[in-house]
Amino acid sequence: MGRQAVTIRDVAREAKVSVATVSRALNGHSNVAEPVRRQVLEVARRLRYSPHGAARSLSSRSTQTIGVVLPDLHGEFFSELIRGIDAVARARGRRLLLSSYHGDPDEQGAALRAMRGRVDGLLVMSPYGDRPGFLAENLPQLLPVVLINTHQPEPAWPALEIDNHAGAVAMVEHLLALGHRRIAFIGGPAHNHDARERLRGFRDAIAAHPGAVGEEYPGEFDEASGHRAGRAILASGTRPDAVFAANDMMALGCLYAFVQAGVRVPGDIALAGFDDIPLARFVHPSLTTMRVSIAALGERALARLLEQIEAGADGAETAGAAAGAAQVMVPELVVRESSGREAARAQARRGRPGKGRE
Amino acid sequence: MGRQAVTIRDVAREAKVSVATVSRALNGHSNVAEPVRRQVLEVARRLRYSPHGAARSLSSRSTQTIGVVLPDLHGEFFSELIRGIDAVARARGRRLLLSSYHGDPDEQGAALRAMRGRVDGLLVMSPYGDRPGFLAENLPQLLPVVLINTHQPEPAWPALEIDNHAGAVAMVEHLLALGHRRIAFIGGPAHNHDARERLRGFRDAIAAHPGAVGEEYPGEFDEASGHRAGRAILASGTRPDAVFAANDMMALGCLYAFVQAGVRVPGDIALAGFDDIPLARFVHPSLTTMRVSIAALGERALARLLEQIEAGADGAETAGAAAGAAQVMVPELVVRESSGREAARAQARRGRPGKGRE
DNA sequence: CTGAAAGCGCTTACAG
DNA sequence: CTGAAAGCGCTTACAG
Repeated sequence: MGRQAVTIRDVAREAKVSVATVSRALNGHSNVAEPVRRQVLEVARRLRYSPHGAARSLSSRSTQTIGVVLPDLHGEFFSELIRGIDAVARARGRRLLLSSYHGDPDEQGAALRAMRGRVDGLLVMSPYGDRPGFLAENLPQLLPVVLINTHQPEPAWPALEIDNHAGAVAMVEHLLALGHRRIAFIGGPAHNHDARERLRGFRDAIAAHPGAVGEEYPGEFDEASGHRAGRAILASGTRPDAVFAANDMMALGCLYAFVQAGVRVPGDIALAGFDDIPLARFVHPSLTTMRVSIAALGERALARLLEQIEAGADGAETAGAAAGAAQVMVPELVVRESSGREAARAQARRGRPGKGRE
Repeated sequence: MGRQAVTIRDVAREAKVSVATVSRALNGHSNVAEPVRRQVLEVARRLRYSPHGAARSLSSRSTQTIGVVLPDLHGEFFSELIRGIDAVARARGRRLLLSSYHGDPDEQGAALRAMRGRVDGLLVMSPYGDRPGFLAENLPQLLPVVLINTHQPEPAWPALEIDNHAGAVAMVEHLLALGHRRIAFIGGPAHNHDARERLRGFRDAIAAHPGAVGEEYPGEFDEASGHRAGRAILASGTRPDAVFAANDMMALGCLYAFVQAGVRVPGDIALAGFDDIPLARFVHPSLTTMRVSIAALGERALARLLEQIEAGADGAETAGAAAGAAQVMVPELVVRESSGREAARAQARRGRPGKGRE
């Protein structure tokens, strides 16, 4: 005692039955006599026995664990995504094995390969979906996979993603409807798929409206780059009517720059973001943005993965069959003060947007 | 092929060596002839072989995985904590097996027991440390453990925690130094250890200063309860000079209530929070608060756990020995606008607080 | 340097 | 309903 962990053999010896019977009793199989079952459970409790996870996984070929491989584990987006995944995992009695790789493709490859024999399925978000062969080479064979916000040139795995293009178009149309004509866009990282799609939506929407004028400023999805962009916008010769930042963090950084310069939002210049992070409604003025339910994205991704896992042991085959086009989630316009007070009121009166959490 | 995963036997057969040699080659043991090693690696690569995690763990008695059991996985606090843990885990080549239990003690017990045979050590945060026997009964025996922000009546495991009491005292003293006399405190959940310690600090600091007057309002650590408390404070007969919310989220909710009521901060009433969440510096006015480096807490907790793990296989013994008093991390006062503009300037001029990220 | 064999702690047909 | 035995896929003394 004290040195060696208690195993199923200890329980069997103490309960005077075979390990097979202990296993069956503990796993709730029906073919165990009731008094025997009780005896086993009682001994297991008394010895504080817990089954050895690796041993159980190895022999049962099931881990009750879901692998989650993400670019990062912290920050608003991943936190919400994990919340959604966690909610479903808990409800379905699954554990979560998380890995992050911080932008290193090799590390992501290693993380994916390390999942073999540890999980029953994989939720993966990768910016490298575009690289030929990357996913095929790094995703464990035979393991059900659902991709999240990961662009696949040719869909080979089931996937869920946010329709960033549609969201950006909706925001530009909102700004135009408020009478703003010259609109500055603060973009995200060039290699980021969300950022690219939002940029594409911005350009398409501007191009579709004669009279609309677009300008673009670079950004990195963080406050600091939003702040820099805000200063650059103020320093530019002609001040735009509105600024559309590709995410809320940059919009906040930009707002901060405007506040520092004494420029009033939305009086002097309108402002909008993307994501609807919790802070968006707390800043002053509150921020007009596109609401993306990240948690719902996580929930649906795991739900879909569990369908595959439960559909049968024929992992890859099922996955291949279920692939097809990515399932798309469309963001919702949330009108608040920053895009133009009067118009916001007018829209609110008509009872349209922003009826959610406001 | 296609149906069966490739195992070490497939690699051995293909490379014309024994499985033992494959294992040694793949694990970088030195006792493998160079040409043989190359051949094995080449075959493994070609077959896209990855070792089976459970099998490897079972036979090597090591998982390279750290179990993390937290009340919740999302939200600012846990997100930051996980960030710190993740940073160290990545640097040291460890994976993270996460479990949340959302306030259900039975579920936490189950999560803890399920870790056996899946992890090499455990990072645990639990509000049930006070219940007699809870930790002793639920923590897997023989597994190194470090507790985070978990109160133990009699220290039995190594632990790290935030010194919330000292933080609250420091904040009250700051408010008093600014000339505020009547101070309202918005508390957190009654069963929450952090909340209780902050409340205790508030009371002690008020009691230590003749002339200071304290009032208390209930809260739940979320924006909504801060908002309610803010309204209750305005509705009360005598308006306090300052409000000290036990966390930033409530401070923001309170601020929102004040803004709605046309009450100016800090002109009409000063406001302070606790935690220094990222938004704290973006709201208007920016929020005076206590900075708690949650990420550092996570980093240090895992670093300490790894020390134990690497110290030897004698898990519980080492753990017991290393226990002693909890290692304490003291929050830092960050003075911004909300606690009183003039005073903040004055302090800034003296070059004291808030020199961090500002 | 290499291989045959035992063993990690379970689960699960297979007999009875 | 129960047990003896094989097997899950690895690692690691033990011999040589």
